[in-house]
Order: sequence, then structure tokens, then C-alpha cells
Amino acid sequence: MSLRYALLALLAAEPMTGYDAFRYFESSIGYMWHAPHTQIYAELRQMERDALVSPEDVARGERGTKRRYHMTDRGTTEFRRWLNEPLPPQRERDVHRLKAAYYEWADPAAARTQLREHASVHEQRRAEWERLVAALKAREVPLLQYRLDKSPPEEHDAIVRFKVFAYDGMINRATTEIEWARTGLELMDELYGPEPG
Amino acid sequence: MSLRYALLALLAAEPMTGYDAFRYFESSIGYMWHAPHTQIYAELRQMERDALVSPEDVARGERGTKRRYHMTDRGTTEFRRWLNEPLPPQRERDVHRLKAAYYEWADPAAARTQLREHASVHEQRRAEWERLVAALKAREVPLLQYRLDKSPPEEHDAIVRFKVFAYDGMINRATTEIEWARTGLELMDELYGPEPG
DNA sequence: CGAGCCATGTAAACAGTTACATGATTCT
DNA sequence: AGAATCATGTAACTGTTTACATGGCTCG
Repeated sequence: MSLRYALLALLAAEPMTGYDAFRYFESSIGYMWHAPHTQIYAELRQMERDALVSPEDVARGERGTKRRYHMTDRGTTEFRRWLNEPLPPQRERDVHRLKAAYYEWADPAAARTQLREHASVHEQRRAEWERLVAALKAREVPLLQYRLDKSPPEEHDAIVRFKVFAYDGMINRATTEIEWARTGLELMDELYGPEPG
Repeated sequence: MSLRYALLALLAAEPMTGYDAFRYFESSIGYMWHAPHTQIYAELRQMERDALVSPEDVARGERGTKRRYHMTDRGTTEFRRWLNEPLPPQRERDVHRLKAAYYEWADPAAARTQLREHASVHEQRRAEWERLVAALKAREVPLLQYRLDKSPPEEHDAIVRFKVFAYDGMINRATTEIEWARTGLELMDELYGPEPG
């Protein structure tokens, strides 16, 4: 149930509506955790019941209102507790490696296409994360700015560097994926000869 | 729904019972896909309904019987189809990076413990996978042997090398995790000073 | 005034986990 | 005889996805 903590991470920087959270899950924090809006609204209601967040009704135009959630003290405590506790052991579940282990059943051309696509997807993600890391280092990311504005200046360096550390980890993982896919393409060449064309 | 294809991968090598599959999911293939026995038995029944596998009742001692599943032609076709099709785009969901991005909220000692544990877990997994890769190269893995026994000798090299390629990928990923965790420990030293003791 | 975004849901289905349960076989 | 392993489930629950739905606001 990490969605809850991903939401607390957002609300720790800034009060926001479910829709705001949904938007963030499509960009910055969404690279680490994703959820559809249906799950976000439901989870925020749950968190409200558990007193981790409290809603505030905000006017929207003439007639409308929206619910903006604030993190409560209980929410802060719970977020810290999660950060201090080790995660339960994670089971490996790696569908790309699973498939690759049985590529002798596949059409070599189809396997090659998939490996190229794998490299390409991770190249794009890596490029995106590299832009984000640069923006974090320059402190140009709005969410980070809100967070810094609420923190004493002597903590700013640590706050930025943990975020950079995390996204650098994503970049390293992407690089490993790209190299793996390229090794796979070389293996295909070796086993079936280089591609025609 | 990759469980279905992980099961087909097993049954492609050798007919087996749900229990056998469950055992494999705790060792070799289980490093890539895991499932509890409850899910395995249910999925095999589903696959039977979809005619991907066919059951055979096998005597077991005096009174007992067990259900051994065989892959059908339809199962083979479906397995190949899955291998030739690209996977739907995967959402990132990386709880370790998510946590690390907010370590400024954690007790530094707790964060250090988690990073050390992270490195240690992946060191152990890597060691296990390295043993498995060595055994695959030596063709000492029983499941691989069954598979080779059913295949023409000119395909043996490819069969072995795809499996080695896949598990090497797991090893590379583990290495990336270990390096990332060590970078994190260095960052902690830099931010909060080296650990006492 | 229409398109696109803002904003929030319900409901059904699917995937995966956990607790509970049962009985046979094999090994010591 | 008892323990460990083989063998197969049911049921409840949690987490996640997908389809469907509705209405207000903003900008051109």
C-alpha cells in the first residue's frame, strides 16, 4: 500500500486536491509511483477516515467547490514511520527477463523488435529523468520549491540531494536496461546472423 | 497476467502438477516470477478451461492421485504468441526510489540500515543467480535438460544462451541496486558525518 | 458555443495475498 | 509413531485496472 505514502509525500510539500495529485502522478513523482484517478480519490477518502489528511472545501468559480487535502500531524507521523521502517521483502517479478529466457520460441525478428523497443523506451525515460535531475539541482521544480520554502535553509542541501539520489537511481536502472537490450541484440546477431536490410 | 505464461514456460519443458510448478516458483523460475500455490492451482484450472493445458490423473501411492498437466498444441501456440507480441507498456513503480527521495524525513540511522539491507539483499540474490548461470552453462539444471532432450541439438546453444542472457540481466540489475545503495551510504556520510562506532 | 481541461466519482473485473483447511505419502 | 513433505483446495481481503458517468470552468 505505497500509494498512501506517495500521496503523503506530495501533501508534505503542499496541500492539494485529488486531481492535483493525479497530475503529479503523470509527471514527477509518477515516474516512481503511478495510480489512476479512481484509486487516488478513493485512497484520499480512506486517509481522511484514518485522520492522516483533512479536507478543506475550496471555492471554484461561481458554483463549484473542490476538496483540498492537508496533511495532519498524524499524517506526518505516519509518513515518518513508513520512512524509518524497512520495507517488507519484495518478490522479484520481472516479465521482461521471463520472456527473454524463452526467446528460442519466438520469431527472431519479433524478438529483435522487442529488444530494440525495450532500449528505446528506457532511453526516453532516461532522457526525461536527466532533465528532471537537472531541474532538481537548479531547484526549478515547483513541488521542491514548496518543500524548501517550509524547511530551514540548513536542510535544503539534504532535501535536494536525496531527490537527486533517487532519480539518479532511476537513471542507473534505465542504463542497465538499455545495455541489457543491446547485449540481447548482439546475441541475436550471433545466433541468427546480422539482420537483413 | 504473466503467471499463465510462466506456467506455460514450465510445462513446455516437462508435464507437471501444480505442486511441482509451485516448487519451481520457489527456485529457478521463481527468481523471475513468483506466485503462491493458491494462485497456481486456480490458474491451472483456468488454463484447462481455455484448453492450454490438459490434465492427466496419475496414481500416487495406494489410494492417492494427482493431476499432472500437459501443454496442449493450443498452449504452445499461445505461448509463442505471447513471446512474439510486445508487452503492454509497463508503469514504473519503484518503492525503494520513492522512499529514498524523502529520506530527509527519516532518522539517518534508520535510512542507513535500510540502505545496507538493500545492498545485502541484492548481494545475496546476485550470488544465487551467479550459481544458477554457472549451472545453466554447464547444463546441469534439470528443467533445462528436459527442454534440451526434446529439442534438436543445433538449437541447444540458443536455448542455453537465452536463459543465460535473461539471468545475466537479473545479475546486472542486482549490481546496479548494490551500487546505488552504496552511493546512498556515501551520501549519508557526507550529509551527516560518518557513523559512530 | 464548443473543445478541452478541471474535478470527482461508481461499479465491475482482475490480480495477488493471507488465513484456514484437509488428507495422503514418505522418511526417520 | 511423528515430522516433514506432497498435494489441493476455499474464502476473504487488498490492490489495481478499466469502463462508464457526470458536470463545472476556461479559453478561443
